[in-house]
Amino acid sequence: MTKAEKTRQFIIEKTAPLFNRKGYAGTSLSDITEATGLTKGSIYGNFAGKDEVALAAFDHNFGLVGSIVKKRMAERPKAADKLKVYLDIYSEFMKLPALNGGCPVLNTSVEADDTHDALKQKASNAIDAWYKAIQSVIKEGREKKEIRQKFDEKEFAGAFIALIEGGVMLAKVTGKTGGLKAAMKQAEKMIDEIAK
Amino acid sequence: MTKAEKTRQFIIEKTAPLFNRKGYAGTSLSDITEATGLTKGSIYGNFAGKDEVALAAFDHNFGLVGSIVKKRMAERPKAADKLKVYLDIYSEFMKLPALNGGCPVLNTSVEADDTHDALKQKASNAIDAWYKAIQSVIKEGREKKEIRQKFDEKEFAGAFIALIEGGVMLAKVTGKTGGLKAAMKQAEKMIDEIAK
DNA sequence: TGTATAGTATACCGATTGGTATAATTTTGC
DNA sequence: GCAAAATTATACCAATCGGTATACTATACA
Repeated sequence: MTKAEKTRQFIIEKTAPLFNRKGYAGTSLSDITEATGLTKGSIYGNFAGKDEVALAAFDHNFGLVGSIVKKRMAERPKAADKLKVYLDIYSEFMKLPALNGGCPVLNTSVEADDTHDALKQKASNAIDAWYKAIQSVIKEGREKKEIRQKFDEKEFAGAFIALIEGGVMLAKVTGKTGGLKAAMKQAEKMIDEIAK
Repeated sequence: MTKAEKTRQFIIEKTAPLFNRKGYAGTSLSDITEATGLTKGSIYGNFAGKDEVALAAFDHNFGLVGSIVKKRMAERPKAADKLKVYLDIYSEFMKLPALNGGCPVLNTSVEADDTHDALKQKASNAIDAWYKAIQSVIKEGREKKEIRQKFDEKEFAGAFIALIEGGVMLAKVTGKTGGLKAAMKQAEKMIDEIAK
């Protein structure tokens, strides 16, 4: 790992929470230099511009959540319990550093959908990956006869993700956990319904 | 209605879609002058600053959606059908001018929660109002014996709103309606479950 | 209709925006 | 330990940011 690669990683790690909290338009280059302690020259020596930093920061944020999910899923053998990992994580998302400014998928989607194609694409891909992760758990669960055969798994994933992201939004903006908990409870009900 | 009041209204109407699409940080004063055809002097003669325009724009956007909901609800006598008004509207939210850039509640919540207290408060209040509107329909439905007694109406509202907003986010960022439809179907199921 | 006032436009302000050219400094391979 | 290359800092750029002072113009009321 060369020096520049380390610096690049350092910049990403320091700015990722920033982008997640303040958004792409709300994060300035001086925010970036301030957070890293580096100068513009150094930033631009490692990235083509603000865009590239933001894109890398999103990947970092999404990757963090993904690795936590993966790790916790591995600890649970049953498909239904694997799906409930999402509920455990997002029920207390404020406690997770990676989700401090809210869910990066939600934040990026909402900001970028009408303003920033590259970021929008990243967010869209992230959702695709999320869909696939859920469907994969369902498929495995079906093979083990833990999950019912007779329901549309794509439909399940869509409503499931919507509940989680909607719940996160409610918690962040109201400052209360009522809405999030209600959404999580509903999502849990959905899981219990597809589990035999 | 004085001239200035007309101009003020004109500015709000022209910039409200802008703020909903590009967000607070993403909308500049030149965006505002461009959209209205007016000059900065005129904007600042009617508003104290960008903040005040944004706040008024949010009220306008939220009010538009609210009035559509109210109108359509009035056409339906049954409580369950009143609740389904939200599903009808958000299922095809792209067709509604007021929801062109997505749901203003969602957009504003996600952007402002960590960056703009006044806007955050407005979004939070909007959600409060939404909660109350749902609870009011439920209460009325219960009095008419159309809605079951034995469930937590706040919990219902929280999950219901989360589903809708999550679904809108999915539709906007993926460009496909699958996720939104799945969320709406789940929300409809929720309504059917509380209706006798 | 004249005049006070309300409303709008012009021209400017300092600060900050994202970005770059170049100089100074580290790393790196030999 | 030295030279070449890679990396970081400095100093600057034009453009734009939100905002203001002031001059002009339209409106409203006597």
